[in-house]
Amino acid sequence: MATRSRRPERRQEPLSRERIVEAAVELLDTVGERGLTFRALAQHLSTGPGAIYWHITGKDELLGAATEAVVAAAVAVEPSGRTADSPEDTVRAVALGLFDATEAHPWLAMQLAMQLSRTPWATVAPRIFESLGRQVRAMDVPEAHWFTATSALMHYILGAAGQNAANSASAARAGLTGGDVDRDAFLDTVSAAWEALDPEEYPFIRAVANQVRGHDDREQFLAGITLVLAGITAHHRPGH
Amino acid sequence: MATRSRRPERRQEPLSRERIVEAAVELLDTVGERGLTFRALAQHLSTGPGAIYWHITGKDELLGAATEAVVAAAVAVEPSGRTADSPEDTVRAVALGLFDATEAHPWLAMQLAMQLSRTPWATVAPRIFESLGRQVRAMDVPEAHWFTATSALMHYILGAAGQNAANSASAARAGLTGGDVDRDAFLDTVSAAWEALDPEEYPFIRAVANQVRGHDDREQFLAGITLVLAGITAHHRPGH
DNA sequence: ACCTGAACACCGTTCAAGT
DNA sequence: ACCTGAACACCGTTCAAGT
Repeated sequence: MATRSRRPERRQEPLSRERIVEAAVELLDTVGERGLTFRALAQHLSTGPGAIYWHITGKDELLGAATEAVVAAAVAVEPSGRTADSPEDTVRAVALGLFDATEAHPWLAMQLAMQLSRTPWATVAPRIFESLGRQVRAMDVPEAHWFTATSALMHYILGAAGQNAANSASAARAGLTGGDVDRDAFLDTVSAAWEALDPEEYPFIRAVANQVRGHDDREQFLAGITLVLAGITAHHRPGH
Repeated sequence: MATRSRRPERRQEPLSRERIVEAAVELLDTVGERGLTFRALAQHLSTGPGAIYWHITGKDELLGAATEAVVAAAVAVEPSGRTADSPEDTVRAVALGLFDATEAHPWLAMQLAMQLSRTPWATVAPRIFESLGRQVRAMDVPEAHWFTATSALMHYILGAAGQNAANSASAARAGLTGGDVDRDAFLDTVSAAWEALDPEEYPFIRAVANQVRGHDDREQFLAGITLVLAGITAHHRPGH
């Protein structure tokens, strides 16, 4: 007799939206987007698939709630209390929070793209935008540039986070568990793939292929943030 | 007797990968990702669902090929011949090509995120990276900064394009057909939604909400590109 | 070599029926 | 009020059979 569920667990406190979302995040992290089904989720919660619909309207809301939960946790680096750090450093902290979240939850980036196209700016985008915008305001940026500067930061972060999630997912699929050695091996693979591209068609990529090997993702990401911050600062110097 | 298909069309030249991908893009554009099914695609091509599998291994490859086709067309602004324009202007052209592509194909941004996480850097990312990298090289950037600068540009573009695709999709779903008047109406909706946010929790967003109304998406996008380009330039001045 | 279409193993979602 | 689980209308994919 095979065990039916690897999660017997005592009884079960009554189902709740919170518990369902929590279980959904867990499933997304462990078995991926394709593994998150209402049947699997129900089994995980020791209930039937129909029960979930009492608390959640459908799969769209479920994915949205999972995304929001993870983003909210990632962005909560600024506890609305003491703001001893410089705005630039706080931007870096928020950015890194999201970056690391996409590494821990490789499904996040795609869900962000998907989420944004469902309910516009619904709940997750304003969170990020507000958090970054406060720091922009705290810098020397004139009000007319607030929107552009904050948008640029957010777009860079979302793009980079998406890219990182992609890489993490690829590495995970290649069976690399995430240790530094494995990560290096993965980057070697990428670098080798780049060097294998047609030199006629991709001369630039081949020229920088060796720069990929051994570089640190987070460091690279922060270098980009610094670059965008430099652009924000440079933009309203005398002459602009 | 109802007509069975709204696409009788003479006979049909024999099926081909190219024709299938073309039809897939058409379906994605008209009925969205959820509307692209093998059965619908087969009907569109006056054949059976099984026939498609002779030319394409499965849905993943189908979506990947559709994405690549659209990206390749969008990035092909630099005909490898005369390069009279400045590198900065070429960056703007490539960036705008992708931006407009996400407007014409709202499913593109999500597919980009998805695609990148399947086969790493497979076919679409190198195309974009190469195209931008050539321009970075043509600017005054020292070789050590090529990778960072090109990455920053690409990440900003992907993030902004994703955001734009999201907005386009939302506007389309709201029944706005894309004319300027409708677009303005949509932005009014966004602006109003922002102003309705809790002022305690979102003070910054409320402060910039009025800046959204009447702003031009493409102009805003290009302002971000200019900002990133300024960051790239500023970054290797004396003192850095 | 290329196409057909029934069949299989799933999905998300609904809903009468239970407690 | 909350949960159950069978049932419905789909999917992607396979594969024997055709041409």
